[in-house]
This record gives sequence, C-alpha cells and structure tokens, in this order.
Amino acid sequence: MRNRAGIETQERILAATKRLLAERGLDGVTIKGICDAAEVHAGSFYNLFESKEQVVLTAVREAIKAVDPDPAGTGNDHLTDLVDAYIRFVMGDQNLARVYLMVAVSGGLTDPAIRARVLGHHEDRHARFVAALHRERPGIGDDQAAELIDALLAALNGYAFQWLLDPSFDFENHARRLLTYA
Amino acid sequence: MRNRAGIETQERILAATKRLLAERGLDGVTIKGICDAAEVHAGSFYNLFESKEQVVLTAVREAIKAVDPDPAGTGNDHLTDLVDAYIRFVMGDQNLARVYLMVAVSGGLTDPAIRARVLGHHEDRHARFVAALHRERPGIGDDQAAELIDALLAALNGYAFQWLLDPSFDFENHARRLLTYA
DNA sequence: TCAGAACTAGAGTGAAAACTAAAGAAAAGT
DNA sequence: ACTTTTCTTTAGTTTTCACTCTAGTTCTGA
Repeated sequence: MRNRAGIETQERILAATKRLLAERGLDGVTIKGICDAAEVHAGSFYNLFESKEQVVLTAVREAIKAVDPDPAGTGNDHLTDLVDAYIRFVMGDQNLARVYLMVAVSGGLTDPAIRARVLGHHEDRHARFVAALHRERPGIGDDQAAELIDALLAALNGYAFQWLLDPSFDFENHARRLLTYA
Repeated sequence: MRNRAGIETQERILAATKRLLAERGLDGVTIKGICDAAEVHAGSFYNLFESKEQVVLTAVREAIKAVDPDPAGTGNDHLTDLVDAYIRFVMGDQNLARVYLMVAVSGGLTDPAIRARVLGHHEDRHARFVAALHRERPGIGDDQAAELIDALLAALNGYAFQWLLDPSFDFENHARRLLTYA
C-alpha cells in the first residue's frame, strides 16, 4: 500500500516540518519551505499528505508524545525518574521541545482540537506524577499531592520556556531542585 | 495633527487587534479580520497604521506592559502584592493575558526582537520579586533568593497557562498558595 | 466660512500562499 | 515481461494576503 521510497520521503517531509516549526513557528511554516527543506516537489507532498494542516498536526502529535516516551510505564517510577525524563526531552531535542511549548501555548489557546489534546496529555502526566508522589510519601493526602504536582508541573514548564528563551539558564539544576521543595 | 475621529478609530483598531490576537493567535490575525472587527476599511487602516506588523507590535507592547502596571513602584511592595498584581493581570483581561503568553512563547522563540523584549521584561520582574523577598526574609542568601523567585515566576506562568487552557482550574488559589512553599 | 488637513470608502494590484491535474518514471507484484 | 500501483515532476489554478490609489467626505483652525 506504500512504497519504500514513499515512506522515506514522508519521513523527510516530517523532519523538515519539525525543524521549520521550531525555527520559524507555526505561522512561519509554508508548503514551499517544507518542500525546499525536504527536497521534494509540491506534487509529491500532496501525494503523501492531505494538507499542510495534516503534516503540522502530525509533527505536533509526535512532539507531545515525545514528552512522555513510555506512557504505559512500569507503574512504579520515582518522581526523579519522571523529572529526569522531562529534562531529557527538553534538552535532548530542542526543536521538539520548542514545538511542544509553542503548540501547547499558541495552539492550545486558539485551536479547540489542539487544546483538547494538550489538556488530555496534561491530565495523564499529572496522574502519573501524583501516583509517584504517593508511592514516595504514603502519608500525603490526595488533595495535597495533586496540588504539589500542579505546582511542580507548572514550574517545570515555566523553566523549560525560560531555558529555550535564554540558553544560559541552568534548566537541569533548576528542574532537579524543584524536588527538594516538595 | 490628528483628528478626534482618527484617534477613536485607531483605538477601535487596536482593541480589535488585541481581541483577534487572543482568539486566533499571531498568525491568525489578518488586515481584513482586523478591519471587519473594527468596522473600518483598509484605506482607513493604512491611514492610521503603517503596517500590520506595527499594529501587532503595539498590541504586544501594551500586553507586556500591562503585566507590571507600575514598574517604578514604591520600592517596598510585599511578595503578596506582586503576586496579586499578576493574578489581577491574568484574570482581569484574558485577552491581554493570552496575547502576553502567546507572544512570550511563540514570538520569544522565533523572533529576536520580541525575545529581547521578553527577556528584558522578565529580568526586571525577577529583580523586583527578589527585592521583595529580601525585605521579608532579610537573612536569606542572594543565590537562594534568586532561585526561589525563579521557581515562583516559572510556576506562576505555568499556572496562568493552565488556567487559560482550562477555565475550571483555580488559578487564584494556586497562585497564592505558591507563597507558602517559599 | 472657507481653505487645508485629516479621514474614509472601496476598488484594485501584485506577490505569495495552498493546492491540483496530468503525464512520465520507478517500484512491486504476478 | 507485463500490468498495476505508487511516486515524482511540471506547470498550472485559485485563493488569500498585505498593501495602494484615488476620489470624495468630514473635521478644524484662522
């Protein structure tokens, strides 16, 4: 149903889209830009993707998924593992992290479909962090745990944003230090 | 040099621009959209503004300025005052808050001019919060104060974003509660 | 009141965008 | 080898965008 060549150019187009999204933002991305970067002609693009919207959404979906690479998980991560995973995600692929933040904010605030996706993802992550916290401090109340995790996740996202703005910001240490407050 | 009518339509255009920025994001704003919303024709628009870029930048500048309505200040605010001011800003005019967050993230990550503006503004705010913290807890070290404020500001922004995504999120209480962690 | 300045309407321009159609080249299955 | 499907190219079409032009209206100060 799909040739090897087709799959390969599809991947090239997707990679180019992610790069351009990170560099130029949601509005800076054009079909021509993508095609030039991926060394593909418009006709090929439309043979593999339905629209510009579709390829952007695919890139976004992957970025969101990459925040939490193992959503099933073992069910007994520590909080430090979860924070480390986020640090790795943000520092590992800046492009993806940029796309994630931009889409979460701009898309989340303007596009209902993206908002639903972002909110759903946030809930999942929240639940997982809360479970980890309960495991580490069994005495803690449900409400208090939820609130601590709210603060932790909010601060983590805030730090990530700060670091992307200002590369001299020590994201890793700040992020780890948050655990000592909780 | 400028008629009353002109000033009035200028304000209408600016208000429409802010609203559209909040609703549709940086890329969703068009001259036609602005003109329709402001009930003005393109000719009038270009009589009052040089370009789309100019009107958007003006709206953005106002949004950033509105975060901290009294930058000079008395020099002896309490932390709670500063947090309250932020709460008022976010909850007072959702459009402005949306524009602020979107521009800080999307613009900050892609446009050097906006990035510089956002970073500068952030530094000012940081310094002001640190000064307030020092006043309240004179014994605290400079580094520790800076770090606490880093966390506080990051979490505040994270909360604001969360609330704009999900209006049922109790932004006000979460924001105030952050002070008890510090 | 009247001249000049500021404003508005509304059609129009050119560039750039997304997207399409048709025909040829490569790959895969038989 | 032959047929079918998939992929690529090329050369469009259409839409949308920011922005301009001109003629006409309203405002304002002397």
